[in-house]
Amino acid sequence: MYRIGELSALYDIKADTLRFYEKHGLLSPSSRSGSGYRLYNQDDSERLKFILRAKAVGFSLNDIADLLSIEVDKSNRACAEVKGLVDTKLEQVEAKLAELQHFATSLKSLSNTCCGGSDSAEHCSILEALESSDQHIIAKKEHHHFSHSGHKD
Amino acid sequence: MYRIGELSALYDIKADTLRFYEKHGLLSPSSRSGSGYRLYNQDDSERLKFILRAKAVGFSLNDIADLLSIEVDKSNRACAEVKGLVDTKLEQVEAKLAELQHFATSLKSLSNTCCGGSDSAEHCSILEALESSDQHIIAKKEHHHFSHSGHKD
DNA sequence: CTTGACCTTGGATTAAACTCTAAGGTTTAT
DNA sequence: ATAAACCTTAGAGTTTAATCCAAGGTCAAG
Ligand SMILES: [Zn+2]
Ligand SMILES: [Zn+2]
Ligand SMILES: [Zn+2]
Ligand SMILES: [Zn+2]
Repeated sequence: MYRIGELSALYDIKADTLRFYEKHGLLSPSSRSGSGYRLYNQDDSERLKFILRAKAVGFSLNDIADLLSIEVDKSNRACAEVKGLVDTKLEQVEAKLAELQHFATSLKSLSNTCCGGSDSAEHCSILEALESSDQHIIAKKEHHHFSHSGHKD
Repeated sequence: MYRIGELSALYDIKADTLRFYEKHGLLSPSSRSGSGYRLYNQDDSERLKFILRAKAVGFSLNDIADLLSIEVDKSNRACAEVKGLVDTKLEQVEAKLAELQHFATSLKSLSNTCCGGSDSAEHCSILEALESSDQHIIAKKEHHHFSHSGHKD
């Protein structure tokens, strides 16, 4: 049995983080001491490990809640569900990756054209590009029309 | 002269966004009507264009405030300042890119090992990897194993 | 018995960039 | 003259993942 300080030290996270995970339904200690202290057992510790590994591959805490709900009822759940979560996350990560790659490309172009000297920025090529939408330097982003069900009357 | 609705329609943003930019010191209308309506002139419109282009290359609104403070006083500022902002942002973008690439790699590995079928997830390789920290599948962030001798960028 | 380390709770704060609401004033067209 | 459309303001809500705080309870050592 671990107290909150012990478990948090074991995984190098803050005790607050464990309380936060508890508040959000990710990990509750299996028992409490007479005076109300949280007591985590080995299973709790394993569950925390699962959470931290899922975080390490890019899942949000909400995703992890979904993953855990499958994990605790594995035999009645399908591989397809698990793989679906992974593939959805992969798509999100790749979309963000594409956006950042576009940023990096534009920023590199901007950086390359500027002398970076201590002379006046009066004719700085970076500022000029931002003023005039130089198509060579600032790639335009595609319009993606995500159908996004946000109806509110 | 544009009223807020006209300018926002022109750039396909919300009127709220223009008020938000004003509150945050990025763009103030050059005048107001007798009844207090915001009136934007051509210079204001150009400034908005600058803001939107800077956003399109990955700058945050705070970065843009810095950029604008240089822009309005170009002749007394140096290229080095501008290039510094771009290079700092590029470093941030590249750091994030590296993290997301790590996520994408791990997620692809996880996805590839799972059958994705409608059979029980009892022995799902994804769940097993998350339970047991399979080093093949979940790359650790602390390890800087970038010996990916992939294609040159 | 007191000190200090540790624990409890709920709530506030952080960062980013909006988005929305409520309650009311203005303009324009019929 | 009235309704629709547009405008004003301050302020709250959204998302993510914590982190910090205050006020107070518990426990081991001296
Ligand atoms: Zn220069
Ligand atoms: Zn320059
Ligand atoms: Zn399977
Ligand atoms: Zn599977």
